[in-house]
Order: sequence, then structure tokens, then C-alpha cells
Amino acid sequence: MFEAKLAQSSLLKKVLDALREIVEDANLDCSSDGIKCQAMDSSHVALVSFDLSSDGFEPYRCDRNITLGLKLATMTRVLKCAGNDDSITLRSQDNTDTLTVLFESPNQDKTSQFEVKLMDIDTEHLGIPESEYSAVVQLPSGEFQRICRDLSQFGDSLVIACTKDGVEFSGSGEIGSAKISLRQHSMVDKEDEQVTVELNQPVTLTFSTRYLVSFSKATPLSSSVTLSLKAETPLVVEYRISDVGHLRYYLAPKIGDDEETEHIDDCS
Amino acid sequence: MFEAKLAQSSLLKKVLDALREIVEDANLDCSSDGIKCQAMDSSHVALVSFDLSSDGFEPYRCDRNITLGLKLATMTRVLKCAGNDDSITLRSQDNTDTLTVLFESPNQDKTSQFEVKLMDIDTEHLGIPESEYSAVVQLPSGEFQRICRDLSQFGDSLVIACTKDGVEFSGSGEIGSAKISLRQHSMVDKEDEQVTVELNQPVTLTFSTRYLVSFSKATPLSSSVTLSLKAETPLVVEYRISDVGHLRYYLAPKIGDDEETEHIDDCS
DNA sequence: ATACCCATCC
DNA sequence: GGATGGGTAT
Repeated sequence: MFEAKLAQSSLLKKVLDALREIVEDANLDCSSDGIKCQAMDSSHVALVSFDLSSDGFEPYRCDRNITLGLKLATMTRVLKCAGNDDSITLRSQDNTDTLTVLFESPNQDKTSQFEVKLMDIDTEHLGIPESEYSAVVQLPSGEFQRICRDLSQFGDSLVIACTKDGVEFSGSGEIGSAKISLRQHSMVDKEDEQVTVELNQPVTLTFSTRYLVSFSKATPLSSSVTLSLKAETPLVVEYRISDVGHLRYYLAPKIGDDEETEHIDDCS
Repeated sequence: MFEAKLAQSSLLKKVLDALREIVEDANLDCSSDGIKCQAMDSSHVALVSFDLSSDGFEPYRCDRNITLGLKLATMTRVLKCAGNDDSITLRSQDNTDTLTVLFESPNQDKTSQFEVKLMDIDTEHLGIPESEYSAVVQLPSGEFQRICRDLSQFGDSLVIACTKDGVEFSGSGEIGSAKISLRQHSMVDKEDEQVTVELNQPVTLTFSTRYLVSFSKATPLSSSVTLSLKAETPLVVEYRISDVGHLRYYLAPKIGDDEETEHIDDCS
């Protein structure tokens, strides 16, 4: 028996929104620790994973490890049925291929219950090596989203260059070229509006703009985002989910003259 | 070398929005006086021009006269990348076909720089004769926009009739007819909400509603607008841009039974 | 790529 | 309540 109740169904909605553009189906791996998920986009260029600790749920019960294969389009439909402040409970009996989703309104006056067919999803679980990154940039997530969106007007590739002074995003295409610079400044009142660059070594890498735009759909999850860069290593884009866990994207840099994006599993 | 910095990039954005529906490409004529622009719509029915005095820029530098041929769709994309309170700097070296656009955030922590290819645009510079108008109407720009939009539901033609008492806008079409009257009243608290009619002679003229609706896209530039009317003379719709200059549209009245809009250069 | 509708912010 | 921006649908 698996049962997990989250006070804010909206949180799960945001997580789903953050995945939807990247993957169609995903396995939730549920254990006594909590819920983990790892999924690759269909072209094997990007990987997304998230971790929700059991501490974020109340109650949380997972008698034995269970994998819930979800069709995200279905889950999106279901989650649209949640009220803004509804709680959400996920429940699955062992040896069934069904997930029960239950929404409860704050005042308990309305409950909505859904039964969703589970899928059997082929999965390749990649171990992601811990790296010492050349640069770790933290910036407001809204700023990152804005930059990705703005630069998407200027070509398919987005260059991220980190120096001790800050970080520079650039792109160029038919209509012209664009370069956006953020200066490091940690002296700001609000921690969430900081831009910080932890630099071991200056680094400049090129990525597919389209994927970065998709990644930034996770913006509602956190007010800030961190980018971890290292040559010939997938970029990590991480959104912390307060008190519960995190959501991370991985994207291999484009390499060489043709600036093709490498498959992420070519870079292991 | 040409360089002009405007504290409010939003001002230039509004100017572009005011042109976009009328013309696709436009030449900015830059001199030590400032930046002027004059462009005709593709069917030669309407003309738009604006004047931005060098006083509105700081710094402003224009070593020698230079014409910047802009594709407005490109400039629109670039200006979308500006933050709300960013300054904007336009810069062009002599003998290049490139315009540099630089946005700087108020706190200087973010800068965005764009390189845009300039165009070579055929231009016919019309001299616009000064006229003694039969009537000059001033009204709140939002009111004018609302009236144009409302009357656009009632036919392609919009009649403007000025008398000593005020101004009357009317239209009629298949679904019925509409007449909107504004009484002159200069006794209002706020000058911007006044409706005034300076009348030399009562005048009633008919215009293409569609163009007037387009003109009223300039509403964000000024809280009031003036309409200058005279028989057989292009209507002038003027928005003052405080401290910097103005933007004007010209539109020949429809004449005769068929109520065809005359080409503006037929009326010189 | 453009237009319409919905949601969020002022 | 209105306006602006973003997302979705055509």
C-alpha cells in the first residue's frame, strides 16, 4: 500500500508543468524515503529528475517500493480538476495497475477522486556522476526564464559564459545578435534576487535554446535557479522545492563546428 | 558616430507600437537636432511622422547626419527584451550597416546588447504644408481610442463633425448606426480630461475608420490627442510626447459619393 | 505566425 | 475592475 498526502496540490501541478514539455511518460519511484523520478526526453538530449522527500507529505506511507508509470497528459487533466487550495492524496494498492488521486477542499466540503490507469514504462535509470563544476551560477528563476525567452528570438543556440564578474548569455541568428550580461551582486536585500557565480574556472558553453526555454517552465517552483557548468559535461539546471526536495534538468552542451547537441548518454 | 541614450526605453517601445500597424519599415533621420521619422503606409493613404528632440536624450551625439533604415518587426523583437525601467542606447558607427541597441537596468546589474542589420529603404520625403485648420479638437487620448474602437463596429467610415458646442463622431453600417457626441468643457480639474474645440468654421469630414483605429494605438504616448480638420485637407492626429517631441498621423478625408479615401499625395 | 482567452498584477 | 503578459488553440 502506497499513500502520500500533500497539503498543496498546486505543488504537484507545478512539478507536472515542469516536466510536460520534456517528457510524455514518467515513472514515479516511490520508497519509504519519498518519491523520485527520472526521465529522458524522447530524443535523449535532455534529462529531468526530481526528488520529493517523504517529509513533505503527511501522512506518507510506502510499505514496499513501488513504481507508478504515469502518462503525464492524463495526470495534467486530472490535476486541472483540483481547486487552488485543495490537498492531494496519491494512493495505490500493491499489485494493482491503478493510481487513486484524491483532492480535498480546505473545508472538507468537496472531495474529488480519480482512478488513473498506470503504464508500464521502459526506463533506463542513469547514474548521474557528481562533478566538480567549473562554475555554479545562481540567479532569480524569473530572470533566467526571461533571458531564455528573449534569446530564443535570436537563434537556436544559447551561449553561457561564466567569469568572476558574472554571467553572460548570448545568441545570434538571422535578425541580429544579442548578449545579456548579469553582474554578480550578492549584496541585494532579498536573497532570491541575488546573482552569484561560484567560479573554479571560467567556462563558456553552448546549449540548445529550445531546451533551456522548456526548463524554465519550472520557474513557479522556486524563486531562484542554479546553473552548474563544466566543459564536456551536461549542464545542470536546478530548482529547489522548499522543504520538499528539488527538480533538476541536465543538458549536454553543443560541441564542435556543427554545434549539434550531444546525446546525454554519449557524455558519460 | 551616432549615439543617443533615452532613460526610458518604454518610450521608444510606445513609439514603435504606434507605427507598427501602419508601416513595416522606416527610416530614422538622425541629425544634431534629434531623430525624425516620416513614413507612409503601403497604400499611400496614411502618413505617420515623429520628432524626438535631442534634448530628450542624454547623452546625444550625432557627428553627421545619418539615416537608420529599420525593419520594425525586428526592432519590436529587440524592444521586447527590454526591462520595464531599462534605459536604451542607440549607437551606430559611420559607414556601418549595423545598429547597436543597448539596454541597461536601473541598478546597472543587467545589460543587454543587440546588433541589428540596417536596411536601405526607399523613401519619399513629403513636405507637409502648414494649414489654418477649420477646427482643432483636443480630447483625452483614451476617449478617442474608445470612440474609434466602438464606431469600428458600425461601418468602415467615421464621420467627425465639429461645431462650437463640441465634436460628434458617427458611423453607420449594416447593423445600425452610432453617434457619439462630446461636449466642449474646459472647466475640468485635470487639463488632460478636457475636451476643447478651437473653431474657425464648422466642419464635417469622413475618414476611414480602420486607419483611425490604427492611429489610436499611439494612446500610451500621451494622455490627450488633438485632431486638426479642414475640408479637402488631410486630418492631423497629433500625440505630444512630453519633453521630447510629438508623433503625428495624416489621413486624407474620403470625398464624394463613393467615399473613397484619397491618396494623401493627391491632396497636396 | 497570429488571434483569442485566461490568469496574474496593479 | 482594468491592464498587461503568458499560454493555448487555430
